[in-house]
Amino acid sequence: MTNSRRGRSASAEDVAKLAGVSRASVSRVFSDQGNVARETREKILQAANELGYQVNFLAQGLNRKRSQLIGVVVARLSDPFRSSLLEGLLSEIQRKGYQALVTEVRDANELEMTIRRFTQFRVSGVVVTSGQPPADLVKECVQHNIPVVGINRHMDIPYVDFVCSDNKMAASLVAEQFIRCGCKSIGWLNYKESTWSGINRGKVFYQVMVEKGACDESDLLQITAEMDGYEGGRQAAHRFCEQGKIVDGVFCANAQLACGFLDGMRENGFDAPADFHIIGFDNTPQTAQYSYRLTTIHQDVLETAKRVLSRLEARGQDPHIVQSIEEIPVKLVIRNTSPNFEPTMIRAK
Amino acid sequence: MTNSRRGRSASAEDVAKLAGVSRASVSRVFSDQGNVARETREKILQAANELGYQVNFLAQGLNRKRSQLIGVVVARLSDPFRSSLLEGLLSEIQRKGYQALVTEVRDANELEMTIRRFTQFRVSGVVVTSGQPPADLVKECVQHNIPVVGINRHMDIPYVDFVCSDNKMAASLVAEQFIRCGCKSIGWLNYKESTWSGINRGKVFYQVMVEKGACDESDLLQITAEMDGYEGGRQAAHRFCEQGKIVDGVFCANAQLACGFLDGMRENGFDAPADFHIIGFDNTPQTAQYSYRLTTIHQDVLETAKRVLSRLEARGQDPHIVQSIEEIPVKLVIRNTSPNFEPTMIRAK
DNA sequence: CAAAACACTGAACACGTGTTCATTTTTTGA
DNA sequence: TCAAAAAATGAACACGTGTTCAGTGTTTTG
Repeated sequence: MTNSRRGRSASAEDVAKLAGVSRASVSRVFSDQGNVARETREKILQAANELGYQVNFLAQGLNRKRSQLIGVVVARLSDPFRSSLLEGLLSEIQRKGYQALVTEVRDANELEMTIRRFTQFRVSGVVVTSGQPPADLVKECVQHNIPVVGINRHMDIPYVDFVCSDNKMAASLVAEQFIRCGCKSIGWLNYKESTWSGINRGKVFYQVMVEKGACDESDLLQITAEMDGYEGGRQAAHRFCEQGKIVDGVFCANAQLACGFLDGMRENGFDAPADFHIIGFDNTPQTAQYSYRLTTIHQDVLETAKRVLSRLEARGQDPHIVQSIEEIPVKLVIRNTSPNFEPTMIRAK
Repeated sequence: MTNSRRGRSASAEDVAKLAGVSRASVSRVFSDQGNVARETREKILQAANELGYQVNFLAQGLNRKRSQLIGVVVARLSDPFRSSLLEGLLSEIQRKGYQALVTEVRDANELEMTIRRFTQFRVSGVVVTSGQPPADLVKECVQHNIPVVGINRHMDIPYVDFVCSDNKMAASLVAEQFIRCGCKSIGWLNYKESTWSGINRGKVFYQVMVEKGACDESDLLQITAEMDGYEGGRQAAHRFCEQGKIVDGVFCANAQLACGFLDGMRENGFDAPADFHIIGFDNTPQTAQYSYRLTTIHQDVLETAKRVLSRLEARGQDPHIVQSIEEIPVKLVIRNTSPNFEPTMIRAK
């Protein structure tokens, strides 16, 4: 009786009627726009409270031609780093008053369908955490004035911004650590069909190593995993040992590979840091655990998320600003698998 | 020129004009409702294709009083099981043609705000993967005819359905395994301020153990972790050893606690299965890895997700069906920390 | 062959909001 | 005190869809 006629939720019309004002004023109060006298505002708020009124976001979005939704494209959430990145994004999206529309995507075709559906919801922005945004789809977004931001990759697509962990900085930190520890023959472990960021990390790492004179071309050993993830790293280690190869230090494209490789080496009787140093990427919780204590590059997901939203809002304001590519600083977290040993202590075995 | 006037996306009106029919027919084609001649349908589809027309979901939802969104409440995605559960839900939600509106929630207050926002988007359903749905908020959903389903808990809220892993079955499987292995003094490890499902698992486990005569009251040892997650389990193990206690077999409320406890015991010189058996809950990827090889209860997240959506749709059709509480069968995955040993092999040390 | 059933179409309304524009009321400045 | 400026208000339109209802032409039925 006191509220919502016939189960339907109250509309601004109902509130206006009860408060004895026009619907326009109600709209003004709830969209915080235009002027409204303090007295009538209070009347309206009280009536709204009594009726349990809440703005209908669908109608609001229809009118404004823009919803307060943000589309997020994710993939392989089973990877701990991916899920922690999503966690950061969600946190920041909500803090800014938006709502996340999350879609998991497997192949490029699904990505196309997904982004198309995002536009149908008139999202305020699209965040692509994985996979390469197809050029024509992005063009469609630009036509609709929907900002697009990609994470941990950068490419030359006009009007699409990118936020990426600073792979060059990561490479430098790792190279310096290896040099400091006296590592001579260095390995780079990556998945055969890696992501853009994986490939880029390897490329930059190689450049930096040569730059610093830490190794000749022949010294940098490419270790290729046939599978991704923990199991891929482990099998790579087994193959590595079978072939009788040897390394001082290994840098891995991600945490999963690193843990797997370390365990695989252990199964073959080698351990870090006694026999070799190993450094991972992505400071996932697992790498900190007792069984691993992995020295690792730490990506700041919260800072990443903040930059992403900041870019979205900037381009939402003015769609024609120049493309921005931001690099987020990383840290080297020193743990057991590459401690601050004296050079002489390495290869003690 | 060929499409969308002035950057605005094409509307059904535009399509109708180009195809030389009324807007009503366009709507009929795209909502797959009512009759429309094959010939005109084709004209319309061609015109739509030419203009790149796509239904505006906001307008559609406004009219239908229901969007094709489904609200998902999550918490602590850093827990691998939580993220794999979300993965399953996303997959199923998309397969059914919906879109997931994901919100991470920390305290009960946030949960309230969140569900309220869900109703503002006129979602087709709400999935609560964590936290207790506040009774009055749920009442609000029921008033709006929005179905609500909770996961891994069940409570007596009218018109709210629950889907829960079969904790009784899990307890039986574990109890039988411990009995088969000749374990005598059993421990139950849980976080001090555990979730509903954690507490329930412990309660049911205790019941089953007594039922089967596997242990007296005095034999079941409650091990309480002061923190949640890996570190909590590890510290619990240290305290446990300090107090000089001893157990045959330990059952853990979740995988994180289990891994932590195992590592903690290892730091104290005890290992499984040589010194004790340990069985975890949630078959997360980590538990399968070389360093753990944890025997564990496996929850079927995909089946859970399927049931959830099935319940959502059922109650969407008829809001007044009786409350349904479904139990999803679980499996015991035998690995190294509680293998199929002969009874005599246990406690060999 | 008339009548009834059927397939198809378009005009008009409803959904709930934001916003413009003209109008009324209040405040300001001398 | 009065003109001018500022603030507050309400009527009306637009956003893009689904759906009802009446109307037209076409096929089936008895």
